[in-house]
Amino acid sequence: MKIDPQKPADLSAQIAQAIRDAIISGELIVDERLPSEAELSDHFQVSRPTVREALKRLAAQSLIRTQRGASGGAFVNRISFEDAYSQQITTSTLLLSMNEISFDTACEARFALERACAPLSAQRRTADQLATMRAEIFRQAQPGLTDEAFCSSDVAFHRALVDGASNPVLSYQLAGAVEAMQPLMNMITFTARSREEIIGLHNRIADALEARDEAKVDAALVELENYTRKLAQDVAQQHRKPA
Amino acid sequence: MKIDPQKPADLSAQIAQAIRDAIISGELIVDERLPSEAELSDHFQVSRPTVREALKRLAAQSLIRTQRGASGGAFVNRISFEDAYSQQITTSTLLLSMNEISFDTACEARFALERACAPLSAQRRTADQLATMRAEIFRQAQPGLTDEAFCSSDVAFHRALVDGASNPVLSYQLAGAVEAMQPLMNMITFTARSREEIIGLHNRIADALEARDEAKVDAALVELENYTRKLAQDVAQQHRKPA
DNA sequence: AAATTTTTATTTGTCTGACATTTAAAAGTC
DNA sequence: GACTTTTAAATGTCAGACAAATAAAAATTT
Repeated sequence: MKIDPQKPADLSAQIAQAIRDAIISGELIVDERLPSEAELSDHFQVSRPTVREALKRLAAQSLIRTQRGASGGAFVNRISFEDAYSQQITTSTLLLSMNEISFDTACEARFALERACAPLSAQRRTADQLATMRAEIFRQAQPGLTDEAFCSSDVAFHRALVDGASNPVLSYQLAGAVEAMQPLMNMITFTARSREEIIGLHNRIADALEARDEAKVDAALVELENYTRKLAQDVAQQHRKPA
Repeated sequence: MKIDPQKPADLSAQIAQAIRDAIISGELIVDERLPSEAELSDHFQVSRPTVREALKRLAAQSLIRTQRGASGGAFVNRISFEDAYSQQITTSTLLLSMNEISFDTACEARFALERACAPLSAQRRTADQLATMRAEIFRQAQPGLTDEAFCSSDVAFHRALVDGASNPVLSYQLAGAVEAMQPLMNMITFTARSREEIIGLHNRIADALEARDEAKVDAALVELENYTRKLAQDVAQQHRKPA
């Protein structure tokens, strides 16, 4: 790694990219220690603060971790699924909130991906995951629940469904799609009637998963998608003519 | 925003988190200018380098952009799909390469998600997207092609399929799944026979999309998934007994 | 008066040098 | 040999300075 033309833009961004490339290409491997900040600043012929800015950029992406003290330093970090989850959720949430994505578009994407998990989940879901889903359904039926808590439980229910596929890569990819929808869902006021409807569909999904019936899971998800979109449409219409 | 107990960890990480929270919560809105570095360091009672490290962390996540000069500063950035794509691809690629994900697991996730796009793509694909796919198939049939170039064209083909769904959220979510597979696929040596087989399946997919036949697209994707996994198995076996 | 040029002030980008804090290893002590 | 103390290396933080870019204000010219 480690060349650096001083022509175009921020040195710290260039240095971060050089190190990033070295990590992606495998030139630097997991848990390998990077040179110290002093050595890096010497190597790139820049000051230590500039090197530090570069390292902080990489730390923000979980590409490195740092440790203080003797034999400390910056180490190439093994990106955990947890790290990747939270990054993806942050990015997805902001992407949706900042780009005027229609509710329908987001909803379509979310359910399309979730339906992709459903057959696998029907085959592989554990008793534990099923119990989680039942517990969330129970919570959703509590009378005093706020809309936010209802949505939050909804997310937990659907995550359990996704995790049922027992494929961590799928769970990771879906994390963004499922969680990023929550702020949009939070804008919907759920009437007692609509909650009842949703809980009914959740129960159908759980029942179908218990029976390991792929087709029924899919059918219930399709109905849930349609119902969700209808609810959002109603909200949009009420906003248009409030009186 | 902007409280900051000096008890636990890195100040720059804490400050970055405080500003990040303000952006996510909507306290800071798109294109809004943050206080200058001098003002921030005054506000948080830290030095300017520390503030700068925090800002670089946010810049690495595309949450802010900076501009030099009078009336410059740091501005809340509207995260573009392009930004989100490249971040997701980087994270997904490293996640897969660093965590001993089996080829089967990654492959299953990728095709499950891709099959989720297929019905939408069959309905909505444009002539242009179909032409892109045909062009990539043509490239794949060129005799002198390296394995890397073949895989790269394969990615382009599948991205066109995904983009055919005309749902930017889906395209974004799938970017990671499709692109992150490439390094794994690059490890497979494609014989003339296997390329022929894959190209045949690609043609079947393109034909089915042209006919807007959802079922046939799905069937071809399933076959492609099975064939891909079989190829990977063969490679793994050859590695085990090389003589 | 309008257009152009020059100046100025603000802000980020970078550098230097220093001190604080943490931490593992080396040295010393019991 | 086990424990304590010292030491050295590394990151974390600070202060102050200058460079470079840039937009607005001021001055000049047309």
